[in-house]
Amino acid sequence: MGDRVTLQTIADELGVSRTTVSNAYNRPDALGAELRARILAVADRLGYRGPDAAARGLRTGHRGAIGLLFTEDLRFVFEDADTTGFLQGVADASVQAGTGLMLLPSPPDLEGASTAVTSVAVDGHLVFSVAADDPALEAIVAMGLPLVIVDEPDLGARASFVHIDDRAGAKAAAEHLLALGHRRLAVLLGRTGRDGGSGPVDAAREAAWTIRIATERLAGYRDALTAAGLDPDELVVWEAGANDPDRARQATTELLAASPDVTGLLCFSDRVAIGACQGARLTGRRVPEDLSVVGFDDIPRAATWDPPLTTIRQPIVDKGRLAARLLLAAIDGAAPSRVQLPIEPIVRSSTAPPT
Amino acid sequence: MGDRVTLQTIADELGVSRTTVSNAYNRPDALGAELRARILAVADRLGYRGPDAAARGLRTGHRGAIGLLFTEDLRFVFEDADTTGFLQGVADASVQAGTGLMLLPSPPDLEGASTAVTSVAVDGHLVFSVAADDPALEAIVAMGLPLVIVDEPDLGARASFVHIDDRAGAKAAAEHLLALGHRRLAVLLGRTGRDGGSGPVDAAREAAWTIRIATERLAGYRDALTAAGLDPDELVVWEAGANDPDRARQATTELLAASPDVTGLLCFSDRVAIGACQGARLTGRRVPEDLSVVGFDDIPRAATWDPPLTTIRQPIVDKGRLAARLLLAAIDGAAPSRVQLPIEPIVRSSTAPPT
DNA sequence: TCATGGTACTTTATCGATTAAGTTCACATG
DNA sequence: CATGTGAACTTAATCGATAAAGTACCATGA
Repeated sequence: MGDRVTLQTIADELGVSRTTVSNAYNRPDALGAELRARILAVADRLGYRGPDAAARGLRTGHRGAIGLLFTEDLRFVFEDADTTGFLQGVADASVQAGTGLMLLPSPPDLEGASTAVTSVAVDGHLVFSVAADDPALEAIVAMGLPLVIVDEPDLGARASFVHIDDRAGAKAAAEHLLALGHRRLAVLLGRTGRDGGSGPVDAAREAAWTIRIATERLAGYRDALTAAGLDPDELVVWEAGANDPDRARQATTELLAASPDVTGLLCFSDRVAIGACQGARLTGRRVPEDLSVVGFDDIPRAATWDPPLTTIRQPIVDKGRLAARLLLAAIDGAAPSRVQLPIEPIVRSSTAPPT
Repeated sequence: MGDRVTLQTIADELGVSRTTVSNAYNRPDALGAELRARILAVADRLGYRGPDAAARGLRTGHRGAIGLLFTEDLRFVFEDADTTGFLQGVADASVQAGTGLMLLPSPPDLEGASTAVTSVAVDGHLVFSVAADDPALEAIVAMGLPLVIVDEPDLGARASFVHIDDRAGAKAAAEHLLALGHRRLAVLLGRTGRDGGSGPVDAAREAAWTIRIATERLAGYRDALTAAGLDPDELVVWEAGANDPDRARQATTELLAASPDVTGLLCFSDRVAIGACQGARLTGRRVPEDLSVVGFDDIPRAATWDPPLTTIRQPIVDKGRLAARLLLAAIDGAAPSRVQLPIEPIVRSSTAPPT
């Protein structure tokens, strides 16, 4: 009596088979119109809620959703213009495919993390820029579902991989400053590992980084110095500890105090660059007159920031859309693939020749 | 041989029962440490992917995720500061609870909509400001899972309900303009139904609205006029057709052309207000000197917009957090409840006495 | 010596549906 | 008239796991 209404309940009530009731929902052509109407009527009368998604998913093998794992705590995902741009692209592809988008909660602790990530039913996973040693990522890889990784980490042939040429992008950024005549450059990174340390970077710390694109971009900045005949070791390297304007502001004041002769600052992202501009002002410097600042990403705010940021654009919405499409294809049986998206230097007003 | 590895495969291999293997994953204390280690080793060797989420969900009745349905096409959800603020709150609560967040794709068409929404396994649904006649909403209501509705629509006792006092908020906005001395006011609404019409609003159109808060806020604006001894029918009412700056800009130019003597504009949202400011400028008006503009919501951009917007703040992050908590409580068996969140008028520089 | 209780497993019974392979029967065809 | 065919259902076999109850064995204490 208090029992849940299932297909069987309805079948019994009408004296038909459970399969027929199932067909009334899923294959209307497989039964007579009159019987179907009667089934639906009885279902309604009995308060049937429709075929159970978990049961159907178990039987058919399709869960109708893709999982998304982010670096950042889910709570901060929606603050970051870069991430929301990515999500826009993913949502676009997923709406077209009619599939749900499961945002996976980030690890409060190791144990809990894998629990949440593994206990949710999805057809595949999209991983956006997650540190290689993230426990949630390991849990996902262990699940063996179709997997698309964006930016980070590069798992080789085990997953599809969507990325940009970070090294070339960084090189272009540094070349821009060098072409303007800057000689004393600094780099301000955001997050370089799961636990972001902050402060000046030495070789030992650099070796411990688990964020691939931090290493790549730093290499790119150095490439530009080398190509210009300068000593790449002269580059001042700092990390803010997070891809966050507040942390970047703080780090910038420290950086400029430690290396007051720096005239050009290469930032890991536009969010970092925004913080850097604020930090520079706190030390009494004007941007770009006293300090040129270059960002990365070209988030919407970059164009409207004061001053508008010189940056390296990457097609973040396309990145999301493409990643989702690759995942949906992989779920349909396609083989993993690797795609590199184009970048484009955007020169605005946060850079100028040194004075 | 190509068969999938399940608990049974491992159980057979070791000559133990399936339950014991299950316990190795879910109740480590229920078996000996040595046997558990052997089970895990065999599982690893055989390439077992861990307990299947759909099967576990079916058996336990817990799906480990909550579904989110939005008004807007999922593609635009991440553009809207109001929605992302809400998502921040939801994510906060959901990370704490360790549950997945399933973003539900919006209806491309009626048939497809319900399919996607109903074929995904969740423990309950969160509905954010969806028109009462939305087919996806109807499908969700029919599923009979725990349900929390935010803003729209009010389903009475069938679901928990989180909202603000829209009418009082609107009244406060209008009172502010009246107190400044404005007498000729206009209202610019965003979306008033599933298919947003745009243009001047008459009684017939108003009667067809399916967005509760449009009706509520308009009533609030009129309340203020009435309370000030003015004729509420003198209020010029337009709708932009969407909660979107571009549409609002266009509508504002038309509104000001049709009613050039308007000195105060009450906007449905800050996004509409931002578009309205742009539209006013297009007609050669300055804000606030020639036209005072009031928004609603107090999104982050409201404070940094030029001019900073006078608006009615609502605690959007709290709204998301509270809604998610109510849903999680309902999933745990709590009864539906209704909560009204506080609002607060914020006076900035987009309003001034008429000149 | 024997009841008592805990540990470490096993047995049995589902969770709610879908799919592939029948079965039945009416009806058209050569 | 025997046969073939399609429509409309039914039967049987899973999908992969968990929960509750049951069994066997060993140690303990009176």
